[in-house]
Amino acid sequence: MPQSFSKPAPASVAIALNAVLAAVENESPKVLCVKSEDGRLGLPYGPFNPALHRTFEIGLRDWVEQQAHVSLGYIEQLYTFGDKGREAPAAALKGGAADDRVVSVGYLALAPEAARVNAEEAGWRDWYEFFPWEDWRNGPPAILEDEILPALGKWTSARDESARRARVGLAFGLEDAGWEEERALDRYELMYEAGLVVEAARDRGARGSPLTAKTGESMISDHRRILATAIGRLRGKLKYRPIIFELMPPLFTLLALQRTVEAIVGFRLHKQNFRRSVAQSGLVVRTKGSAVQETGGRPAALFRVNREALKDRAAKGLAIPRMKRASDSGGPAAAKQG
Amino acid sequence: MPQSFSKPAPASVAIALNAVLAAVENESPKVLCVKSEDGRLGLPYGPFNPALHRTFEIGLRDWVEQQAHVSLGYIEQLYTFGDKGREAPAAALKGGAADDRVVSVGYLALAPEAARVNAEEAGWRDWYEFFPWEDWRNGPPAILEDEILPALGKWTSARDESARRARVGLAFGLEDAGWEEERALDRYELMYEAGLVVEAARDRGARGSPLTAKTGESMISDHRRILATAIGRLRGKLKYRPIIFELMPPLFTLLALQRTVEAIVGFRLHKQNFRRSVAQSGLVVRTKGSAVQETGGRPAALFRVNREALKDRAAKGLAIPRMKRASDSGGPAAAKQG
DNA sequence: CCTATATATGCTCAAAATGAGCATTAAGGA
DNA sequence: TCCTTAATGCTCATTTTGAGCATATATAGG
Repeated sequence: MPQSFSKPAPASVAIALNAVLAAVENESPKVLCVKSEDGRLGLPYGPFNPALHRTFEIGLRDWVEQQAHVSLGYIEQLYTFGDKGREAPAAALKGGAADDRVVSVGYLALAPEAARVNAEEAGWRDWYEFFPWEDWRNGPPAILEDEILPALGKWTSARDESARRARVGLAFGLEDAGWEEERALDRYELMYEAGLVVEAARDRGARGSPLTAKTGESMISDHRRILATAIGRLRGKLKYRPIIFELMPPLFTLLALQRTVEAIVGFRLHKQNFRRSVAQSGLVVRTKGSAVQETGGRPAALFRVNREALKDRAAKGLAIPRMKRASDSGGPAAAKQG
Repeated sequence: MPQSFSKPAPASVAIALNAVLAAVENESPKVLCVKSEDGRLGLPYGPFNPALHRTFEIGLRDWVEQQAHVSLGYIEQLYTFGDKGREAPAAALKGGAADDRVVSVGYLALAPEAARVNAEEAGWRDWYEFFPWEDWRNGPPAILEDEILPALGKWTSARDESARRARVGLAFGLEDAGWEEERALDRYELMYEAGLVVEAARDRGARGSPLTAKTGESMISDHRRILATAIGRLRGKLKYRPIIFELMPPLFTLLALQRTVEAIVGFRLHKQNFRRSVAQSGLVVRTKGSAVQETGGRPAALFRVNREALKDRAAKGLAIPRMKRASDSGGPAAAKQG
């Protein structure tokens, strides 16, 4: 028989609603951050108050609007985190007893452009500032080889050797599956466990090691974890739902679309094959207009989303034809890199 | 600036942990249900008590163990539901004020076999008893054409014609994308909105219409919604992660594997192509043993999971080569049906 | 106007993955 | 031995990918 809820819980639970609002600007993926009094970064968030809000989504929209004066379009629930000890700094904000728990419900929101915000209270940050190892657009991130993998190697041999080795290999693509971009959360969690990020030290009441200074910017509470969840979810979902268009303006070139996908997934695509798959998908319609490149070159045709196709076809999302070697399809930076 | 949590929330929030424990037996997908005092069905669940449980998962395992004497293996979080008005019957269980909200965190758990349980308190039910329209293994479910689609048609023309038509078409595969098995939740939610399931009437304090009697068994609270979420998630995930093996015993024939997949996705697969994809995936290893069919026929080889591949390759899951027309690959029933 | 440079776009070709279905093999039963 | 029932093996035509060459159309500088 299900236990009833009539016994009042000995300790109370507060629910925090957290938003990862993402947009791509200048070929870089941005996330909206708010600053706390002491200048630390976090996601827009606030408590869920059932008396005020009929649903989580309504509450979330309210908070984001209040804190960043931005109204949300597409949103999707990510995950609910309830483990003890990962919400340390939030504890200070609560009025309740020490054993009160804050449960974080994370949401992903997408916007076609980075809305203007008051820089005092909020700002858009490139999400790779928080996860430098996730950006492979210009080749394997140096910090991986140089710092992270060696540190994880040490952690691996410290205990549970084989189990840890398997986890690291899977998350960081050392096995034959290679780097799987959507495992962003696995990677962050592993680094947290191994004590390679500031939050890990903080939650244990310790100071970060020299390495943690290099492993990206930290966030308050468990917000970086939520951001990692968002990145992984978005990367995975691109492959089977056409949500990339939530990040595009009404008119765009195919290269802009490609750069947006690249910004999200963190690696370069094969240009011609990408266009082929986009064309075949029917998700996009050519318009009469065209756009000229600042750097010269043939003007690109402007496209718009095919709303019909989006609705009708429950379409499959775009193919993500990964680049192997470098070639003309490489990005601007990649080309110069060689 | 993020609003602080220091103001006590005007109304309290309770968190319910709910488990969808699934197993496949006799080629039918089963879910573990518990009976409330009045005999109504529900999922194993209980309140999350932060003082007792460090994580949701620990709490969940405790509840399931207490209520059904089953210990969980593989588990995964599904979704957190917090909307008002969907947890009606649970309100009676709570001791708090009328405006207290119960937030449901749903989990999916998989087991290789349906554990023996005390029939007094719990039991395994075929999940298609709750969702008869989701089982296409023997062709399109009669209830769809006969009852559901006509009723949805009425609902569609009642208001917001075009928007509703689009939603119905998408969810029920009337557009060119066809039936997408993983949209189980969309379908249930649509039926709830249209008042075609008992829960919808119940939450509005009404009696169900004659139709709701035919649209599957109902569950307490929002449990049928959680089950729909689980079905959709599992169906989707099969395609990109090899979790199907969480439902298999240590040794199995390829046909058994196929029948298990079919039980989950709700339609028949092309036998030869299914085996080809399984063989190529390397997820499975042939053993020396073999199993004879009760009905006669060549004995099938017995396989076991290739644990190495599961770990190493972060493998892609199995291909789901859908059957179009009937042929020798059809199921036992399908064959007889013609 | 002509040339070098920078992109956008078209197209080709081979390899791999899919979708269908025929043919053969190995048991049990009449 | 012949028939029925499955398990397995294989073939063939399409599609879908992965790579990369070839053209077309701008801009910038002589």
